Amino acid sequence: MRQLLDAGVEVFAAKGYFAARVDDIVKLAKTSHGTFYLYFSNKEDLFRALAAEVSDEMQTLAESLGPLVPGPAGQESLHEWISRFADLYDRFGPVIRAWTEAEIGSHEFGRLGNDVMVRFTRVLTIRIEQAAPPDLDPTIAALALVAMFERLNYYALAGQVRARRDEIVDTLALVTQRAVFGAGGAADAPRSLR
Amino acid sequence: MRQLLDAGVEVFAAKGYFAARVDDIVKLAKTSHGTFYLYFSNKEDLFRALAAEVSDEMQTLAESLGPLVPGPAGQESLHEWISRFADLYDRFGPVIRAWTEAEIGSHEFGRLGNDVMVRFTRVLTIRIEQAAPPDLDPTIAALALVAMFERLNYYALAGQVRARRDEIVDTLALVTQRAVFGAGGAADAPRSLR
Amino acid sequence: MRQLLDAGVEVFAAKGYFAARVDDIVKLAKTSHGTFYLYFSNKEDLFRALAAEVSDEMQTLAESLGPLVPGPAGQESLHEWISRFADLYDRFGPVIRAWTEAEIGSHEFGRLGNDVMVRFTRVLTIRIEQAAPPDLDPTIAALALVAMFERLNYYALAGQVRARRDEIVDTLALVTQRAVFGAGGAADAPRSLR
Amino acid sequence: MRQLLDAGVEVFAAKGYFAARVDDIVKLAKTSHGTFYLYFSNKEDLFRALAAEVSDEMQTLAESLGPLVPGPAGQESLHEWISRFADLYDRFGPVIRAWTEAEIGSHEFGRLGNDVMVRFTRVLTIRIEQAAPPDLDPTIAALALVAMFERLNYYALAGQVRARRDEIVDTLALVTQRAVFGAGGAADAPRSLR
DNA sequence: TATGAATGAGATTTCATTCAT
DNA sequence: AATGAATGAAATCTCATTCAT
Repeated sequence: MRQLLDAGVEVFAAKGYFAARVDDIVKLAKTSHGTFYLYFSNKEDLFRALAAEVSDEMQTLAESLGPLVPGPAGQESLHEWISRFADLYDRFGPVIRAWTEAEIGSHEFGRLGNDVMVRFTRVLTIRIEQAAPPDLDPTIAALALVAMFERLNYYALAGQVRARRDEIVDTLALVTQRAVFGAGGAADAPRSLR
Repeated sequence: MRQLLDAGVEVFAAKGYFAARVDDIVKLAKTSHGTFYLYFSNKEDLFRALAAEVSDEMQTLAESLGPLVPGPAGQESLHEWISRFADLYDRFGPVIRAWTEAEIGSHEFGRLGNDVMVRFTRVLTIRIEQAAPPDLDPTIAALALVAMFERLNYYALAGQVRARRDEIVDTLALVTQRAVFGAGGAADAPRSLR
Repeated sequence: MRQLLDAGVEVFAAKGYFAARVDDIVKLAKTSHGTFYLYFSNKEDLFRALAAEVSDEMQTLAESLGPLVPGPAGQESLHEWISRFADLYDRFGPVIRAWTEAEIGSHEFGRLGNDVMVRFTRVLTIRIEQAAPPDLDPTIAALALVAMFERLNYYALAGQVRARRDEIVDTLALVTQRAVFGAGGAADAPRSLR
Repeated sequence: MRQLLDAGVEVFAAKGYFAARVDDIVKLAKTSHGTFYLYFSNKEDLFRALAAEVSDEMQTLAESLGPLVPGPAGQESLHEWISRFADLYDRFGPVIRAWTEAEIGSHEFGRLGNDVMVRFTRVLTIRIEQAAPPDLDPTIAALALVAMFERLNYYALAGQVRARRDEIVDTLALVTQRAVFGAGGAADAPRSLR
């Protein structure tokens, strides 16, 4: 069963949700069709199990976001959090990708994907409200930033970004910090010492 | 043929690339399977035609981005440009969504999708370089911001965002302006001069 | 489509409902699986179509039963009607057999089969009531006689009866006539002339 | 093993021979697939064992049919015998039903089912010959009456007959008596002497 | 040009049966 | 004796594509 889940991750990663064949999965897991249907009632069922695993890890990560604070300390902790987001995306990105795909036309998956995103957004919204940046709607800004995190990591995973991993995390942390605190709160704060 | 293309947009929007059936498209277009294959050699071919249309419009939009300038004037023109991006997404978002889906496991589509994104990123990269913000890698920042534009509009289109359209555009413009110029260059800067 | 229905009759006859394979039917009809599913959504659907045809013919036959009258004339017309019942059974017996089989565990078919039987029983009940035989419950007697008609023809079709067709019809008519009118009304009435 | 046989009766009753799954049987018997194949070599084998049990009881019942005699006494003993037939059908009807189904396309079962019916028919044939009714072919009449017994009980078991059990037995006995002896020999004859 | 019935390759799914424990 | 996870052959069903009209 673990083998089937693992094979699922790999096949969904390579072919996407729809193009993935049950046959591909069982071949990779070195089992039979019969065994597949012993544990899962169909492809969607296996995917749901995978998605639930991811969803759990995502929830944990979302809740670990601490308060946003200006200056280098805040930048540092934000950097650390985004870095963990990127780690998770590395591991489960293929599933998340397939998820996005499966969402279309499936309310079931739409809700699941939505839940995860909403969780991230909710936490970030609270942190933005606490930081009380001028002129920034906390909810929409949180959505925009979560969208940015997710999509840039997606691009990176898909090999469409020619950049080192830490450069990507740096940039995401910097844009976020600046969006919330303006230049004064971001890493370039030292400039104010000039 | 126009009817087939239009039906294609609708069906791909509703079901995604893989789940869309030729039968759905011809039924919606009120023609026959025979006619479909008269104009397109297969499902992929119709999709490519659709994608090319979108790509053209996207290219035109990308190139219309003017220099990034600090202060209210820059904010204003950025707002206007992002607004047009959102308009385009409203019209072609479904195709772009399906596109992303078809990309997985298809180098053909991967290249197409990549091209469009690269075009946007290239123009924005140049504009960021010209604005020369400290500590911001122009290429990665451009990618991050394009990712944010794309994904937030995607969420909005999918009905996952409870916000007015102009609020979304406002937020995207503000985050972008601040990312490039810091708080001093954003729209709220003038307020400090009051 | 006609070919599929005809092939269906033959395959259901040979193998019964459950053992019949869609593959058997399409091979016999010299078409493809695709064609089968173009006209019918599954095996049950084709069977339903067949059953509806039979049901219609049965209804017509049921309603053609005239009043039961004692003596040779009544015996004659009853004989004629049972003979037509046997003809119908010859033609559609295989479907009726499969029907009986499909009934088990399927309310759908149960109802259909029941309908046909009920129709026969209703008509015969009315005729028995009109003949007003002493001590015979018209409804139950009608059911018993219909059961006998059906089952004996079934046995005959299954090759379990070594008897000429007219001998079978004779016996059924005689038993029916006697059940309703006693010996006095049946074909042996002439005995009373002795 | 007894549990498997009992579970078999229930499952075959509910689903019929073909639709019954070994899994249904072992689940109901609260054992495992392994155990099933320890006692029976396959589904057919279990069914054959069940059928043999039924066949034995049927044989015993068939042989207990005494001579057919006219008048109330004959009517009485016939009534009693048919009543025992109905009892047996109550207990084993489901198996007999499944049997009939399995017969189609299976010579093995065909022979078994045929044997049971033939036994009944043979005994009844002898009794009819002894009663020597005019104009009635003993063999065919016996078949017709056995068909009636079987099928009406089947209908009753399937819940398609709205009648008390003794009304059904009454009617079957009456029709049989009249078929053999005419009205003069049936139970209502004595009434005319009053 | 336009049609749509027909196709069949390939996918999904079921379930009787086996076998290592 | 008993188990039940694993199997795979055989069934069902789908849908992109063709082709005679």
